[in-house]
Amino acid sequence: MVNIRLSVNKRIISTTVLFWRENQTYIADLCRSFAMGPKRKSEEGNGTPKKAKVCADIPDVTKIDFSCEAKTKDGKKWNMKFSSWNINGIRAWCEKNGHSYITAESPDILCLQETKCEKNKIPRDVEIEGYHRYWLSGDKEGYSGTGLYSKVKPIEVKYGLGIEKHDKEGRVITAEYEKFYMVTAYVPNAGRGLPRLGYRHDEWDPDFTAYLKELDKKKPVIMCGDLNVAHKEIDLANPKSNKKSAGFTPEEREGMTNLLSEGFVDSFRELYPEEKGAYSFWTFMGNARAKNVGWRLDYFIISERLKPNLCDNVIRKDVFGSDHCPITLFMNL
Amino acid sequence: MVNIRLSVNKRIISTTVLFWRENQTYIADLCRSFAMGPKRKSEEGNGTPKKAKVCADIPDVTKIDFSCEAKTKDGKKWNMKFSSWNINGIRAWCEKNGHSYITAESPDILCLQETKCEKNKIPRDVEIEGYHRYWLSGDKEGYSGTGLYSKVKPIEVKYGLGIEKHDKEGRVITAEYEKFYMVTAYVPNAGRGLPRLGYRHDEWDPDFTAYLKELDKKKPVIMCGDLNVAHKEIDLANPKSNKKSAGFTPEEREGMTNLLSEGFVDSFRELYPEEKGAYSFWTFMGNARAKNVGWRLDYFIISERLKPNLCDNVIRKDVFGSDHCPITLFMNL
DNA sequence: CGTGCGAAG
DNA sequence: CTTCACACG
Repeated sequence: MVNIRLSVNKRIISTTVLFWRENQTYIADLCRSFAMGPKRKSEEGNGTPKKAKVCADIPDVTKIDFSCEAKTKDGKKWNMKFSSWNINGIRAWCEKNGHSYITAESPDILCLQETKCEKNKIPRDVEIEGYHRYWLSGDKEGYSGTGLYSKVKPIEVKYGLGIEKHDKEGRVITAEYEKFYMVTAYVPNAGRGLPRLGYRHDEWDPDFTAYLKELDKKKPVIMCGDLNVAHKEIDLANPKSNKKSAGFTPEEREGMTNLLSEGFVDSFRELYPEEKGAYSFWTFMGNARAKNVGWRLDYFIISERLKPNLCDNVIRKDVFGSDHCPITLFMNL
Repeated sequence: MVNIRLSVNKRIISTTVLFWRENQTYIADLCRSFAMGPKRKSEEGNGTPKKAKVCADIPDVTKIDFSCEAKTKDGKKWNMKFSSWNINGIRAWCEKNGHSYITAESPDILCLQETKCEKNKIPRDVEIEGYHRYWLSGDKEGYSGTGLYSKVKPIEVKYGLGIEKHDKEGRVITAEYEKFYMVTAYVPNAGRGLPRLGYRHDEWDPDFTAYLKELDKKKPVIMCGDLNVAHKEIDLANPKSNKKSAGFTPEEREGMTNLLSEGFVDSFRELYPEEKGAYSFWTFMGNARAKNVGWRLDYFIISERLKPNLCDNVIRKDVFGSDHCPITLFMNL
């Protein structure tokens, strides 16, 4: 059995599971439909090379079981679902049908990082019915950028930290709800050769932590996103060889420890303190994802006083479309 | 019937013609072979998305009839075959198996333009047995560049015009043979908004023409390449709307007229003075090639005294792999 | 529309 | 290895 996604001239025309032997006719149809071009007659143009992309072994997101029976420690069932995903370019993600995940998972709030796209260039296909959408991009074209989908309209949405030096890269969106603040962040990567480690450790980390502390004074905080750090050795496949790599330097790990010491909880590690091999990012290089040579860089960080409301935190490692996979938090609020 | 070329992870695994109905089993095999990944076990990595590119409606170059019975005016059969092709990036061209054209056509000399590649980055796959290869690239990475394949080793190969201001972009290769000079050129494009029209008309065109005249004093010249001009209205699909477009300005057309007035012949137009719709370039935009909305930008220009040796000049419009197609000249020499 | 590049991850 | 931007065509 193998999964195939077929797109012609960048338009996905089929996603399906093929069982060999039984499906030769089906495969022929699939190929014919692609070879003849997209359905719209106007686009035909006989004789032109039509380029199709086929991806094999991509699980169909609509067939994944996203149900969850998790409860709080005192037995209350979850009533709010949050998801977070670094999508590595919303335009590429959209072409790969990444947004079909939204309907399949159907979270109350979905946070996206690395949209790499200005608001007015965001493809229309990502407008999913039933969600309000909020987008933030920075000064640099095609770099960074975050987004937030919400079933319920937030009381207020704020962009950035309110600190100029941090707010040029479209990294933080804060949405205020009745009972909590939702914050999504795409934390600055220290970079190859660690050129931005100083900025990250000395400027960003303290200011971002202070920002969350400030919010936490008013309402409990649910913060999520790509924090660009694997906190402990258990959070990446190769801790030994990565002590000087962006995402696992002592400085970055310390920043995360500091954050947690200020009254916040890493919800995944809280629930699964011993779980190994739980990663949310795999480099595209060297087939890392297939070998699960990954990093846990994506988190739901919650205010300590939300611990009694915590039901579950799941890593959706079977969802493709980016070098990160989505993560989902279940809460009773 | 449809032509399919299938490559997995950038490695072409199959090029074939599919006849619907008869070939369902074959298609199934094709898909299985791709879905299971390339043959080499070491590359496998189960569970990873494998990306395949499929191109439909690409004629198989090995099935094209390149034979030619043409003779000179006084009835002598051709004994030398020359081809020229602007390949729009030798690396992309190679991935598309563009070089299979060389074996299929088997010209004595093949000239390439727009290789867009430094000598040491040229893929090994283009090393075709039986040919000497000569490469020229300019200062700017991934820009311009020319190449020459020759079955017979030339007496001498020279690069550029010997004029510094013209020789930084890898545009001209001259190969001296016993009976003639072979010159291939990628003439500077005037550019969108015609920023380089002045350079092209006032500097390049006169110097290049003078260069050819100089060679012509010693031996007859066969010059070919992308001259980046459609000479007359008959040489492009939309002359009316392109009078101010690069490639059809009065200045560029005049440059070509000047060249021909200095004792050179446009071999194609010499043979087919009335033939319309004979183009060698089609923009990728708007399905231009399928509609034959093209330009004749590629030429074999020969010394007037070679006219008695001219057998034929054919435009290989069924050969894909670039936004230009190859052209082939048959001579009795 | 498609090439190659370079920055970034 | 993949994204996007940009230059160039």
